[in-house]
Amino acid sequence: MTIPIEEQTTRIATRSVDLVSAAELEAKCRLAAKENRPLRIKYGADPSAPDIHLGHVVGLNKLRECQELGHTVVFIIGDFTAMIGDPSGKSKTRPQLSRAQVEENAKSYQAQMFKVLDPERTEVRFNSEWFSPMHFEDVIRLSAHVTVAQMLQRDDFAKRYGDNQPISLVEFLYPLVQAYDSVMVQADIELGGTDQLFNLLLGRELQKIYGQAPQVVLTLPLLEGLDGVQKMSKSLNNYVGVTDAPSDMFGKVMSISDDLMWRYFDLVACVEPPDLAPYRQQHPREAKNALAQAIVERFHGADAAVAASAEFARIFSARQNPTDMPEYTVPGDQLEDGRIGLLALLVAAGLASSNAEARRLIQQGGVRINDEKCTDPRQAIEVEDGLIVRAGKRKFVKIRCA
RNA sequence: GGCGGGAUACCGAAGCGGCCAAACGGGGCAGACUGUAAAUCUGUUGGAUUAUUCCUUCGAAGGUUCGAAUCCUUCUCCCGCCA
Repeated sequence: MTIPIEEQTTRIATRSVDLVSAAELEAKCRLAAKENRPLRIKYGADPSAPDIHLGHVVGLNKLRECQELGHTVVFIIGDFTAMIGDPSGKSKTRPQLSRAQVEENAKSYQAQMFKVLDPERTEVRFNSEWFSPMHFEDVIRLSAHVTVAQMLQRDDFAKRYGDNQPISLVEFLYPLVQAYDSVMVQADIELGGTDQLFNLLLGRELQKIYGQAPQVVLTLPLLEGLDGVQKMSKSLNNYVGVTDAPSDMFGKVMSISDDLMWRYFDLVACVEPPDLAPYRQQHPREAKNALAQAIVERFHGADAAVAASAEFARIFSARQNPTDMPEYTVPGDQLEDGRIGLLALLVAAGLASSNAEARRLIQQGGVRINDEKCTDPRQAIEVEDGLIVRAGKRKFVKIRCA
């Protein structure tokens, strides 16, 4: 730990939106250096949605950076909270999970997060460790530390309250739960998205009440998802998962708007603004290609990144068929004289969900067989091995004979 | 406990006896264009069949009517206000 304090604090604070407070951060770094111990950087994760996506990567990048400065990441998996869910059923993002599901999700979570984090400097904790043994009276005592007025300071609570939207009591408890996590792991710093600010600050309050030094709170920007407006999340289906196949990952990144790509460069690929200049000189498509390659490379390796880029160019620029596509074997009983109706084929191969949709696709000129546009929905197709059926720009199926 | 408001297709939101498979917006899908699955523009968006047509759908179940998402009854759920 020979990195100068000043450099440490600067690096930790880079890209942050809120920092409470810079002075405390410096003091903590100083103290840690003096006592020759790493700082404990807390980060919480909700195991009800086990897919880590680029939105999470923004935070993970920062954690990784802290690890490189010698600090320890305390990664908290909110298994207790996930098992309770939100009984009001209001929030789709908080389904109730069973023990087994939580464990399974937690496992996949760890596999994914260590694509970014250093396992050697990561302490994984489950909050059921301290919440499960609690009694109701403990919970009541805990909740006595916070007032309703305090809770209503939280942005979304205030808004919903003002709009006459319901707020379940359970929802009031969640910030408290998260704050108590901080107490239990004795966090020095807690990291989260800007939407977490209130919860993180509550952690400070609670730590003070429990006689601990309050954690430094650091929030990071929320990454917009593929739609370019809302934050990336699984429930909005606007995300790029770190386990997405290279070609999907590449394609999704290519689909973000030109404007948004610079944020991805900054927050996901960690290219410092001064280093962006060369990309800005490039044609936007080239810059985005570089971005997509960098991201794929990070999670799948350089070979996969190059291949994904080549494949993308092949399909969308040269408009050729992909090298690799799903296959579908037409069952014998579907055939009549070796033929099958076009509509039935599209539905059976999963390219359309109903005959009506298949018909629509054909009428709109989106269906091709071996690169030949199909215009007649009533056409019967002679099934041959290797036939390539295409619906729209990016759905392909190779037909196999039984 | 009392009073009021609401439940419409993926989401939001119109419609208040026939012209409603249901306006409009978002999202999705397709096409054109392009520099990409950017941007923009156009089309499309319950199912079965396409020529007509038929079936299911507007919280649930009944009822009135030639005819209901629209009227009545009961029920379920939600929201608010006053206690």
